[in-house]
Amino acid sequence: MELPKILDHTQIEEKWYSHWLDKKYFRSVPDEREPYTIVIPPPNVTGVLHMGHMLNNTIQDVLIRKARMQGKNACWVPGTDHASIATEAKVVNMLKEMGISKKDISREEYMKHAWEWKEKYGGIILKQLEKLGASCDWDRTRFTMEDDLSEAVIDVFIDLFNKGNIYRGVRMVNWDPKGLTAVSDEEVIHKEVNSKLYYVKYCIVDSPQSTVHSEAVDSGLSSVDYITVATTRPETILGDTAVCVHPNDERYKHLKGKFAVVPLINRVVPIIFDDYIDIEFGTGALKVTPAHDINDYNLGIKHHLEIIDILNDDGTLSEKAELYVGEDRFAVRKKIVVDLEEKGYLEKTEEIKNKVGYSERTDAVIEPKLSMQWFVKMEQLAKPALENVMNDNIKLIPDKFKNTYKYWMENVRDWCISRQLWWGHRIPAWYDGKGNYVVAKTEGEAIKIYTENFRGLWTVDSRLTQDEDVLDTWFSSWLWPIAVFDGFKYPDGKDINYYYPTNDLVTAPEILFFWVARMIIAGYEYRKEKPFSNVYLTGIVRDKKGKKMSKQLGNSPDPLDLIKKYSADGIRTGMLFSSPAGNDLLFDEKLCEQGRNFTNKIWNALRLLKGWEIDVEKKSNNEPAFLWFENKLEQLKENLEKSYSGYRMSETLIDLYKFIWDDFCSWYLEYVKPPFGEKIDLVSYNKTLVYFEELMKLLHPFMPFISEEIYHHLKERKEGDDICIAPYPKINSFDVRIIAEGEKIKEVISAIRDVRNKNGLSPKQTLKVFIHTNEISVYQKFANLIEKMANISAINFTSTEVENTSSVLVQTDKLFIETGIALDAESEKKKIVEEMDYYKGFISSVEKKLNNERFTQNAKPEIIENEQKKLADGKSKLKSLENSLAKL
RNA sequence: GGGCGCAUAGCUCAUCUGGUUCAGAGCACCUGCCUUACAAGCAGGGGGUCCGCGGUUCGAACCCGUGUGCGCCCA
Repeated sequence: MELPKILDHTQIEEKWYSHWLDKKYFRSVPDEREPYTIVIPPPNVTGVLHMGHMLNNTIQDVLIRKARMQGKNACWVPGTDHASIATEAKVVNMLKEMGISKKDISREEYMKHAWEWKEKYGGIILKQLEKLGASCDWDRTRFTMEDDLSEAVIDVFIDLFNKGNIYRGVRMVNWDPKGLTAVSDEEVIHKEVNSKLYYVKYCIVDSPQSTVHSEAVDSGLSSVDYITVATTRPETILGDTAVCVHPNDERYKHLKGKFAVVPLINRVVPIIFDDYIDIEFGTGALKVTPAHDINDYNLGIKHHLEIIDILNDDGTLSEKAELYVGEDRFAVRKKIVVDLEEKGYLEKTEEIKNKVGYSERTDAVIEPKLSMQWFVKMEQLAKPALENVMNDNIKLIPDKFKNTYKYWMENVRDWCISRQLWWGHRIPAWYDGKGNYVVAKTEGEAIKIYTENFRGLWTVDSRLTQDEDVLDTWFSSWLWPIAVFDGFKYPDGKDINYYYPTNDLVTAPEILFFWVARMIIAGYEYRKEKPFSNVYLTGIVRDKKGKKMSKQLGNSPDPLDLIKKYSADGIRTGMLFSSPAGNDLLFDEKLCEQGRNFTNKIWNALRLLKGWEIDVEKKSNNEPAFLWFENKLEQLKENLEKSYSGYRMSETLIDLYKFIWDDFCSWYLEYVKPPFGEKIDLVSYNKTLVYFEELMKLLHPFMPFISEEIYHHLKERKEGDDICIAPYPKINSFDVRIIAEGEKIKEVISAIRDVRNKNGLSPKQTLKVFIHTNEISVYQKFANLIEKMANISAINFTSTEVENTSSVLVQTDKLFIETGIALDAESEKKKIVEEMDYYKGFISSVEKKLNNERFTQNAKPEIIENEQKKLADGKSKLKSLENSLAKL
């Protein structure tokens, strides 16, 4: 059968993927083999594949495919995350298009729509992963909001509550006025923006009963004592309950015991003294708004200040503000500045740069807000998680993230886990309307507990209502490695005992704390054991300008288009070519092109092989090539293993790429390739088949499709003999001397080709070459390869200089090449003299080193030996050059 | 403001415990080739004061200090 010049990748991708599925190669059930387990970082159920997923999942697939070939029971668990906020946004949008407002429907109706949305659009991403070749056990696909996983979430909540690790409290939270929910600290992005700093005058009075004369205000406050405070948020003036200055600030010492009057609303507030104040900033006086700033809140607690919350949940001003009620905070900011100015309260305005928090999900400016929320106490829980990363029981790769991790875990703050949404796990807390509550799995249990805890309060008319809020999505994903193996439902189940702890986790450093740290915490809390042994942290995929690739920026190519264009193997290769662990990767489509070209190269190597006709009578004269190649192949395998064990995936792939392209295609195949019109001997043919097959096995984890396709073209295969489950090649010993000989022969061939090239001689013209060497036997061994590859007549050996030839040094040997072209004596001389100068310098530096007693005393013997060899070689080269010079 | 990290060829990155014959790849670039597997290719080539300065060492791209520039995290 004639093989096409270019392989149709889409066709083989579909063919092999469905074949692998049919054969259930990705299916894993516990057995006597050693398990190798990865749980996928569950993508948002709303998600579509982006470049970050491509990178991440390619790495996981490489690891899992290799483990599978190595005979381990490889299990890659896929699934999706219910992603409260993201999904809620999608569903609300969908309802809007249907003309329905969330406010107008019940929670039950809303959830029905949400589930419908999920069934219809959710999980597309998993289908997309198949296109990439991901070898997940799809029978194990999980979803964080499915029944079993939800039950685990609720049970964990109740358990932590009962242990006293979950509490309810008024806390300053990051409020997202657009999403109408609290968000965690990690979901707040601080951006530097240009702001204005407003200097506002507050009148000073002696007692809380004092009032300010309106005429004093109108006259620009010239006749009354006042204090100026600086603020970037003038609208919060309406919630001020104190003015604070530093106790050591000479400017304000006289204000002890006095009061300030809040402009516009004339609220009289105390002047307090606290060393929290930065004397240098602004005027050294701070307006204190406990309800709307975390630092102010802390000051408020310390000095027992009144807390006035002037904002509604949607960011408009509340009744408490007295003025501008119902108007948006940013509109009010503009208005109040005008009003302050008009009334003479505004002293001046300055431009400053400051950091403002934005919601990661909605991009709204975050409002610090006092709110009743649920929290997880983190300090004690975090301890084993910190310890076991620091002692490398769990390894972070690369380990530079240990520092960051340590810092975060040592300064861990309590985790706000309630979210004001409907899509998610509803908090299992029940309230009686009188300020009492209980935590329980069901209403029935809640009533039971309630009647026990609050004896006498329960009457026939009593009702308990469940908390309206749901839990933070991470509160379910932190259980993922346990939950996917039903470790909560069946703590002693077969799956959890077999697969847990898992081996490798591959994820992005951005969620090291969000997710990875919390999984570790949950692992120690609920299994007394780490959830995984290694965490491979990928980089961020950026575009060529260094911008993070994202849908919002529109700078990310569609992965499926890329697959169509460059093949799944091509993309996988492209992603991995430039992505050492933990380093960002600047994505360039050219890399995918390079990957695709590589598949083409391999395909054409196959076409070459399949085009050969075999002559069973013919004897092989390629033994030296086999010997060199076999040793080099073993060395490659060793190097690959080294790179793998250090999780240097990029390096592994590049080594393989170079080996296949250069050593196999450019050298080995050219060595054994029969001259045009001739047949190949059986030994060479079979050896080549074996090498090719082995290389495809090594390549399979990276390029599953092309390797499987080639595997089946190389030989007739029995049913069930697929590369996907073929045994991964074992490393055998090798002789570095044989490899060195082969490499030298390559150098010799290149050197002759170079002379040919520089003299403009055609590759078709056979040249005559004389060689001066101490290793005649090596040349004799490889003679026919050299003659063939460099197109020269039989090699001549010489012990003297050869007249009228171009000479070139290869290691310590000297080649004299008859070019038939007269040499330019002057330029040759110049070249030789330059080279001699270099070697003279080289020799003297080595001699200096060897003559240094401290060196010979301190350096390891093999280093000294090597220096001596360097010296001898250098001298021999210099001598050779001197001879050349003398001849000219 | 606090913490972490980075700086090597035009670009993106290697150099794994300080020691191979002037630091290696890929891309890009230059020269010559449509040579019966592959132009998605072949054969060659040029290109580096390893950010500056100081130190430790027999020996530094690598260790220490310092300066400069850049990135990330936290407040």
